[in-house]
Amino acid sequence: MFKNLRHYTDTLNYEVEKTARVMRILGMQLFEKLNIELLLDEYVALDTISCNEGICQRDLAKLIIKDRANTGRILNSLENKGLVTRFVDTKNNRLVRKMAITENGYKKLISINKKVESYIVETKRIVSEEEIEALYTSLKKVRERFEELIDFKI
Amino acid sequence: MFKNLRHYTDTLNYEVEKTARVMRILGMQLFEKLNIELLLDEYVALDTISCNEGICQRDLAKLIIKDRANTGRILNSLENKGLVTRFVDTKNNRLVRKMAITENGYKKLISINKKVESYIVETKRIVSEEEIEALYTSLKKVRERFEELIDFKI
DNA sequence: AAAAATATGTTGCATTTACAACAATATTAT
DNA sequence: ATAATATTGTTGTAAATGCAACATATTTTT
Repeated sequence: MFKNLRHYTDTLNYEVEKTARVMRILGMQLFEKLNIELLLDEYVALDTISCNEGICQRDLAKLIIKDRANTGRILNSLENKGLVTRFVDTKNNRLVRKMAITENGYKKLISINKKVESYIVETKRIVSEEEIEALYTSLKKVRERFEELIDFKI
Repeated sequence: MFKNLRHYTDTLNYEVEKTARVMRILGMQLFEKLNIELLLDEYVALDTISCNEGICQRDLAKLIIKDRANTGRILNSLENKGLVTRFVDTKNNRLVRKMAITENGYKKLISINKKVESYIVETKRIVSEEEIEALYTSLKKVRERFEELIDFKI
C-alpha cells in the first residue's frame, strides 16, 4: 500500500537510534566498571575543550550536542572540580565566556584515557577498524546532508 | 600519545549520536508541520503494534527502545485515544498484557502514513535509496555485534 | 537616531527518562 | 515442599533534558 514506507523498526532512523542507545550504554558501563569519577558527558566536554582551547559556551554546546543551558551546567560542574577555568572574552565584538582546561583537568583527561584505551583496543576485535572507519565516513556524509534540512536552534 | 584514541567528536560514537539527534529533530519537525495529533513515540508504538499483533508490553518495550514503565505510559495514552486495545493473555504460562491495534488506530496509522509519504519520497532526492540501504545494513551489522557486549535490562 | 533583530549565557519550569521498589505469578533449585 | 529466582507490569521518585523567558550587549534595519 505505502510502497515508499517501511515499518519504523526497519528504517535507518530506528537503526541509528538503537545503535546510539547501545553505544551509550556501552560507554556508561565502561565508566562504571573502571570507577571513573566523571560522568560520560563531563568527560566528553572535557575532551572537547582540550582540543578546542578558548572555545565559547555556545560553540561547545553545538559540538557536544547539548543545549546552552545544559552545557552551562556541565561546565559549572567541571569548574567546581577544578578541571576547567572560565573567563570572559570577546568573540565578534561580543562578550562571551570562554574556557580552557586546567593542569588538573589535563591530568584527569590523561588518566581516564589511559584507563579506557585498552578497552578501545579490545573492541577492535569485535568490529574491525576498517569497518568502523567506513561506517563513520558514510554516516557522516549522510548526516551532514540531512542536517541541512533542519534548524539547529542552539 | 594515545594512538588508539581519538577525540570524542571524531568517533563513530559521536557521529551516531549526532545523526540520531538530527533524525529525531527531522521527524518531530515533520510531525508538527503536518499537524499530526500523535507524538512521534506514540506513532512508533502504534506502527510497531500494527505489525506485531498480540505482542506483550515487555517485547514492545524492547522494540521501541523504551523501558517498561514508559512503554506502559505510551500505551495508556494510545488506549485512552481508542487506538489500541489491551487484554490479558498468557505467554510461557505467565499472565501478560497483550495488545492490538483498533479499527480507529489502523485508520489513524494510514492517515499519518499518507501525510508522511510524500516527504519520505522527498528525502530520497537528498540521499539516494541505495546509500540509505547500504548504511542501514552495515550499521545494523555493527550494532548487533556491539549489542552482545551489554546487558539490556528491560 | 531609534527600533528591530541577533548573539550569548542564565534561570526556572515542564517534560522525558531512567531506575528502583513493589506486587503478583510462575519456574527452578534445594 | 519449601525457598530462591525469574518474568511481567505498575508506581513513585530522582535525574536529565529541552524549551521558553529573561538580561545584557551588539549589530542591523528603518
